[in-house]
This record gives sequence, C-alpha cells and structure tokens, in this order.
Amino acid sequence: MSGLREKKKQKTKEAIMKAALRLFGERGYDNTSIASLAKEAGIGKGTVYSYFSSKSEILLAFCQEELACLHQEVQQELMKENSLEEKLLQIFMFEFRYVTKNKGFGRTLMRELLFPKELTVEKSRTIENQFINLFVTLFKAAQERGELRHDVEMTMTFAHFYSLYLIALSAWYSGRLVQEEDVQAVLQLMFNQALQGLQP
Amino acid sequence: MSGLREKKKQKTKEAIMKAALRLFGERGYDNTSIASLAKEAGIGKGTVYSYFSSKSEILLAFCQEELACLHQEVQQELMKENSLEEKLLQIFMFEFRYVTKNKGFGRTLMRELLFPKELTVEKSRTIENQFINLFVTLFKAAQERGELRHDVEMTMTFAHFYSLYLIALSAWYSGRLVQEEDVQAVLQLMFNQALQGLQP
DNA sequence: CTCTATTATTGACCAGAGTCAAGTTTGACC
DNA sequence: GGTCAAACTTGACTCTGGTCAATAATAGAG
Repeated sequence: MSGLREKKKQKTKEAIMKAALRLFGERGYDNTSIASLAKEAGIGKGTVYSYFSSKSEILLAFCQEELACLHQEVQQELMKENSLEEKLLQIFMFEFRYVTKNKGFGRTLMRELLFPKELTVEKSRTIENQFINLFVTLFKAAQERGELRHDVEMTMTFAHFYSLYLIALSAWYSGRLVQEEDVQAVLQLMFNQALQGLQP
Repeated sequence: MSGLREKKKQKTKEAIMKAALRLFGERGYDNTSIASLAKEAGIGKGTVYSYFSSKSEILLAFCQEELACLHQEVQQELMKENSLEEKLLQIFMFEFRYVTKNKGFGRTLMRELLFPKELTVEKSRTIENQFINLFVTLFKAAQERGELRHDVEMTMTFAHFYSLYLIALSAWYSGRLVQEEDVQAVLQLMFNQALQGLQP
C-alpha cells in the first residue's frame, strides 16, 4: 500500500518545519538560506520545493503553527470581564509583540500575508481565516452585551479593527511609532474612534 | 568649482529615472533587472547603487514622481460639491486603480511602503507624508461643514481612512475581492461605518 | 521475485540583487 | 600645465532563491 510513502512524506515535511523552527529562531528568516535549511533537514535543496512553493510559504506554514498558541492565549483574554475595546487591545498587542519580536521576520510575514504573490495566496488566506475565527465569538458576545451594532457584518467589523491594527504596525515599521506603549496608545485611540464614529 | 560634478550627478540620476520609467512601463518592475536598467541608462551596474540604495528604492522614487500627477486629479475631486464620504471614495478608488494597474508593481510598492526595510524607511515615509498632505485641506473643509469631529487629530483621521483603504486593497491582493466594483462597495461600506461608529 | 510505471529526490545550473577592490575622473592648489 | 587626494564609476564576483533533467525509490501487477 501507499502508506509508507505518505508516512515518509509526512516525516520529511516535519523535518523541514523543525529545521525552519531552529534556523529561523537562531539566525532569523533572512539569514537562513534554503540550502542550509535543506542541509539541516537532511535532504536535498530541490526537495524543499516539492513541499513548499517558496521560501515565504515556509514562513507562513511556520506561523500557522504558532497561531495555535496565540489561540490559547486569546481564549484566556476572552474569559476576563473587561470591555470589547479592552479585549481587542490586549489581543492585538499580543499579536504585535509576537510579530515584532524579530523585525525581519515580522516584515516578511506581514508583506506576504497582506500582499501575497500568486504562489502564497492560498496559504495566506487560510491563515487570515483562522485569525478571523478567533474574533467571531468575541464579537457575538459583544453584540449581545450591546457593545456592537447588529446591522454590521462580522467580517466587516473584523476588517475594521484589523485594519487599524495594521496601520499601527506599519507606523512602527516606518519608525513613526517607536515604543510599544506608543503603539498601544494609538491603537486604543483608534479603536475608540472606530466605536464612537468619526462624525460629530 | 564643483558645479560640473553636481550637474553630472543630476544628469545620471535623471537618466536612471528615465530608464526606469521606460523599462518598468514596458516589462514591469519584476522583469526589469538592474543590469538592463543600467544599460538603458548608459551607465555601469554598480553606479546605480551609488544613487539608490536598492531596487525598491528606485520604485519608490518612481512613484513619488507619479504622485504629483495624482495630486492634480485629486485637486479636481476636491472642487466637486459632494460629501466627504463620496470624495474619499473617489480619491482612494483612483489610487486603487493606479496601484493595481500592474499587479506586481503595486504589490512591491505597497510592501515597501507599509513595511519598509531599513534602507527605504526614509523614502517611504516621505511618500506617505506627501500623501497625507493631500488630505489635510479636505479634512479641514469637512470639519467646517460639520462632517468630521473637531476633537480628533487630523493624522488620526487620515490613518483611519487610509487603513480601511489598505485592508480593501489587501483583500483584492488575496483574491477576496475580485472586481473593482466589489472593492468600491466594501470601501464605501467601511467608510460609512467609520463615520457612524461601530457602537449601537 | 521481477518488471514497469509512477512518484520522489537531487544537486548542477540559472538569473538577478547587491558588493567591492581596482581604476578613472574631477577640481583645488601650486 | 602638473600634482594629488577625494569623489565617482565599474564590472567581475558573491550569494541565494528557484528550476529541471537525470536519477532513485516505491507500489502494484503478473
């Protein structure tokens, strides 16, 4: 049967992911070449490309795994008894810290996630979908508690807050915001604006 | 005096820009190598790098020039007698059409603009600043007409609308939105939400 | 077990971004 | 004009992401 083959493929993929975890963590994404990644995984360079379509797809796969951890942390945040605004702030700041832990890593990740090339469109959408799902329960609860309008689609609400997070993140990358606290302050302000509305 | 030297440098820079205009337009950004760019400009490859720090910086410089044209068009939009919401929509859709005229070009541009590398941080900030300035008069007028709160900093207002534009653009790049009309519809919806507020 | 078609692996190879030591031009001073 | 240091130019070189034709492993049929 073909079970052996499948198992071997699984193992190879895991070996690549494991090597990525080690090398990306050690030297960062930019300083890790596909050649060294393949070597670390104990396979040939070309083989990497029969498992991933590009270097950045490896990064996305890598992040997808870590997203599961984020999931956990967010669940805890959901338990707390504070306002939607406060919860959103905590979640996005958590995300911010993760992404910016390594500057180059986060940059490539965000570039690939927001403006993917044809090769990585699918993966990046999957990841974003997972991210959206994190928020659905949160928004539902907020609607019940009267903190959110009922006549706005959930995806639109998510898009709105996510976009504000992105602009804050971008401001950090372009050096407009330097300290983590600045980012948090701006984010809070903008979330507040979004809830209250920009009209008088 | 050193006037001759300066003049020559000016000329070389212009030659590079001109070559970029031609080749980017002809074959697109991705399919234009630095080598061919240098050849077209009639200089050596290495010389390019004493005028620009990276290939993407050339793209940014290129766009900065074109931004001036956008400026003109926007001025016309400002004349019209429609609402702030309508004006913003028209301006951002104009921008959208420009950026997405060539997919690869727009992708690299947005990546570099939002998540610049150290090399291009400065340039990308300059461009964004110019872009912001486009909106200041618009927002001032809107405040006078009572369409916008007075107690929100202008940069924050800009950031808010810009971020919504970005998420719509990103949705186009990831294939969530396909048609230009879809993008416009989503943008309109989100602008409306931003003005009205997400709270009940 | 053997043969064969399918599928996975491989590393030499390619193209292009960016570097740099060597070479060339410039301009100020004599 | 002649000299020299500083500024500018250059293309061979390096490094790396990605390709692909050749090779090896595997599954299944006989």
